[in-house]
Amino acid sequence: MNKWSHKATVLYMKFETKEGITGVADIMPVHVVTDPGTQVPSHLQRIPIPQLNRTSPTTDMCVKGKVVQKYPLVSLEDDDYILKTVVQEHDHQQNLPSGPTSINAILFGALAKDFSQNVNQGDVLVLAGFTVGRSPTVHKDGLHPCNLQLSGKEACVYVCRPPAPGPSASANPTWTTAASVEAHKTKYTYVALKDLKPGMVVNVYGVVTFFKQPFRTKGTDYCSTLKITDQSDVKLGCTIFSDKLEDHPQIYKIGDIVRLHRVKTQLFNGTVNVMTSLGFSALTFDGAPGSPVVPRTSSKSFHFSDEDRRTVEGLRAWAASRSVLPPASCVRLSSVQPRVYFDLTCQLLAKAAVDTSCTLLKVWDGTRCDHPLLNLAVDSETLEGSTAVVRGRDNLVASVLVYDNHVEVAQGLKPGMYLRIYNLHAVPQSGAVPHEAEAGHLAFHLHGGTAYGRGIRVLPEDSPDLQELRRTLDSVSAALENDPEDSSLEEVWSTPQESLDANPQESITVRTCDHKLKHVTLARVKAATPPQVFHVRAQLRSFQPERLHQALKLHCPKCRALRDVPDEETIASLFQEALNGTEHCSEAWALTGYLDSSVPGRKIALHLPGGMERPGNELVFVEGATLEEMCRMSGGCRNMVPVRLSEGRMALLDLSAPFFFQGTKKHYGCKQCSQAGCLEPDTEDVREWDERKVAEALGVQLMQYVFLMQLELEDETDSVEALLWEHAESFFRVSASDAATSQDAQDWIQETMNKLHPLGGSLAERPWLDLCLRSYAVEGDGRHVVCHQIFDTVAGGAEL
DNA sequence: GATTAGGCTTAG
Repeated sequence: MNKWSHKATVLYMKFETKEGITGVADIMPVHVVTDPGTQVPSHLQRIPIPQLNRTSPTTDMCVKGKVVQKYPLVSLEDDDYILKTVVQEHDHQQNLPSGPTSINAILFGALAKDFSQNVNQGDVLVLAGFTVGRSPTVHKDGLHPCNLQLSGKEACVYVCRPPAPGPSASANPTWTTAASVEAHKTKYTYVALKDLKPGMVVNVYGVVTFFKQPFRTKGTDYCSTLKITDQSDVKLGCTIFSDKLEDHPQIYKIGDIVRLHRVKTQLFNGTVNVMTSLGFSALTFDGAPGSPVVPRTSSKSFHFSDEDRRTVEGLRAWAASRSVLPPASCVRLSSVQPRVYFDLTCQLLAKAAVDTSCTLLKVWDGTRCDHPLLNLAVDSETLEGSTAVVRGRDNLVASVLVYDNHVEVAQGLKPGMYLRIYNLHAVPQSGAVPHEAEAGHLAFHLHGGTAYGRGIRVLPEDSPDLQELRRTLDSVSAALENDPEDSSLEEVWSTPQESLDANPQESITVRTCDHKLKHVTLARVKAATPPQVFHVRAQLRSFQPERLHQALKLHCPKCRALRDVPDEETIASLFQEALNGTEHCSEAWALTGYLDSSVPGRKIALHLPGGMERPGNELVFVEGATLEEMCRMSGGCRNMVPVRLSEGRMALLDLSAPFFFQGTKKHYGCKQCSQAGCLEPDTEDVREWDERKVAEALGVQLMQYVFLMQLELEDETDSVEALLWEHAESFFRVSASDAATSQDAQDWIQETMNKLHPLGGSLAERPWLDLCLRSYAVEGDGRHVVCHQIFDTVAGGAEL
């Protein structure tokens, strides 16, 4: 039972306290030991933390664990102290009983003070002479239902600190100071979010999926709330407390990447989240793949390595490919619709306190709002800054009313600053007298509270998030300066007025094109001669196919053939058909081995091109397997080509079946454009196989996964059938090949369609879509047919 | 003794 029974001798170490006083440990309750095997009393029996309960015997018992959390020393009266720490079961060599592995330990008196000075987070301890009490915080921290209480002269803590290796190890290995332990902690490790358990203090990386700017709490600190995710596909809530705003992560938008050091995990509502702990620090990075990896931090010194750079780039690529991030809701003034909530990146021109709970900000982003903007007049006495730059032009300056908790932030703003205002509400002025003329004019409200991330962030002038805004403002300011009457400015601001006012609905899609076109009615679209480009605002009456998996097709880029993705049953029967006879291929270019199949007597042949001389070559030709066997094998060995024997030679299966299995991905070839016949692949120079290289080596024309849907659009004038085809992937922000294998991607598309076309919703409840349409003519039955296709449009406005 | 908040629209 006792793991440390080698020697009964207890060696008491000299140690140095932080004050530099050298003392002798045998009169102090915290003992620093280098070898617990010889230096911890052998009569102590170790009890695993999960096994502890209120009735556990404590005499001659001990607990061994790692300090995962150390709280500050609390001074009481009369030189008395108290200190809390969290200890996690450490290095147990037997199977642990189930139960919480982390426990609170409360230390009293001199032991608390001594512990505070001599024990660091990460140290491994042996605790003895404790009593077991009920933990009053079990529901809050999710740790062990008991706690350990250490007081009086029985209580004792051994700190196990093996001498540090290497040249910087202490010259006197019998004692170790806190400083020399720290010196060896230069390498940080990061825990995957799925591996977090309550009671740990960890470092994590993640992509931000939700955030609130720091806001004042009822306590002494500001609080930031964020949600992050990583490749392990877990979402983690993070709560950052700090009274210093600069210590909070500087998050500008969803998709930013954060690195958090020293956060502690805890259980809340049955899930793990993290919170700042002692020594917390944060770095933030832009989330765009390819942008410079420059951390945003106020810290003067921080650890940042090539590995960190790779981690950031990995998270960027992962987030971009997965389209798992909720869409950003950044909107320019020119495309703000009444009643939407949106994020505005802008420059502050002027501000004025309205009353104690409201401040007015005058901002612009260089674009002109489609809808008339309310121009809230302010006494020039109270107005700080000026809106003169717009020279009387209408609808360039937005009035933003900032309420309640945001007033404090607004007070610190100076005209000229660049801001991002989150969850701004576009509120049409009601039509009541005496301002009848301004009915419908938009004012922007930043409501009180922090729901949906409401808040204001000052963006640094050199921020990449500002480049576009600054370019626009520069060109508009210059144009206004030179010729305030220049009508070409209309082009810059765009002036689509026609149908908008008649139809002031918010939009659930966003156009990404650069056209400065007015919106037109669907009746106009139908009457126009192709080819043309239109901007329309319409509702979705219906769409085809309703079963969304049927919207996924295979497309040959060469002959433009389009076919359905075969279902599992069809593929399985093609594999079944290929299981003919017991004879197997034998090709000079491949080494052949055999596996037993699920059916006695049937063998699966594995043909390895280049044989054993090419151990790095991962392309395997598989013969005699069912679809199920194939899928099982390709899960482990990534690159597999199913083959069969045909006229004595190795050949591909019917190209209705996938010709290449890459993990869970299946790749198809075009029947029309691929070379049939026996296989003699040239595998010589290929080190890494992908679907293109395999297709090339096998003479197969690769087919692409694509989306094809037909949407029936309608407005008050007409209806038009429009295809989602060439720009369908960017419309959904999901690649078709991802949709072929990822349930998440499929769910995302389903959700998107549900939002565009709510089930059972009446026409009035259906959202409006702002779309860029192209018309074109195609030959059909010897005559021209006009088609419409949706281009440059992304689903997911501020509402999605 | 270990604070705060713990996203999920104001209602101006």
